[in-house]
Amino acid sequence: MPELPEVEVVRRSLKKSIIGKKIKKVHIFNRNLRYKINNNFKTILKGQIIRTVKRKSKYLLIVLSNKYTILIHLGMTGKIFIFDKKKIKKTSFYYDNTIQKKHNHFCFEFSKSNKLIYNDVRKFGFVKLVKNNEIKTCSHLDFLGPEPLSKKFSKSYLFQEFAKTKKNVKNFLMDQKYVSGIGNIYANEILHVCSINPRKNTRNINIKDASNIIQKTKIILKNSITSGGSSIKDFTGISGKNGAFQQKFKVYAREGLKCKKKKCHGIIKKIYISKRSSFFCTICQNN
DNA sequence: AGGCATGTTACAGG
DNA sequence: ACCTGTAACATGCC
Repeated sequence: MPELPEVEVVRRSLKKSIIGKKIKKVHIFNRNLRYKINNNFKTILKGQIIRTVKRKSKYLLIVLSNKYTILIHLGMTGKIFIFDKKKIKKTSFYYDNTIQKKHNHFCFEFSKSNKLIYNDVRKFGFVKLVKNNEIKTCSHLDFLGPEPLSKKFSKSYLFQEFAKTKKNVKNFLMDQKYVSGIGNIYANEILHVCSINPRKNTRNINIKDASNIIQKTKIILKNSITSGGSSIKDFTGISGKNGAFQQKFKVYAREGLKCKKKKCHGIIKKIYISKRSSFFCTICQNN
């Protein structure tokens, strides 16, 4: 899926394009996403105005004027497109039509020439309506750990949590209850920059390395957001345009290639940790 | 053909 | 009871 940076890129574009707009019509082409879209979906949404767009972990929260929030998770291949006839560009999905319409699952119509479209090839994503005052305690959000870009995600917090578990550090970083928003790609990238083996037990990580993980996590996530996120296969922004951060990957999907660290001549190796592909340098991450 | 893919979660096993 | 890792979800690509 889109991990935190990709979802944040979408959030920022949505903030610019849909706030203050009224949902005039709702179209559902396929209710069967990860969770079936409720029957009252259209009724609740019709006529509502978009107040703001928030992000929590990898979830998008579109806050409405009627005390409801639209909770969206993009799963692995979910995308949100904004169709705006006035602003069609060469980069737009509607311009080159490279994305199949058969994976469009629902659509909010602001006007005939301005729509939000949810597209998801694998349908691991979902959309739900949650009352504003129930958002924080809903099953998807209530157990989430601190946002990695917040002050709560600090050296002392991380070191303390490291001591509580026997997890390897890669699974720890991907575990949303310890820190929310990091997925497979960024977990790989963070550990490489920090020269830490992904299989290392968190209890064996010293305070200095914990501190480094904190700093580098924030830097990597921020850089990716600035680059428009990572487009591996599926991620694009709301106009269909790819992100660029994948060009900056140091380890992810670089099996057999040379380590990019200065003075390191290691080769990137691919292993599986809990069924997820994991890339690391056999020399600088050999600890 | 079979394996693999940015995620989450229900479940089995320890 | 807690923690951990695995299988499953649906689809397309190599």
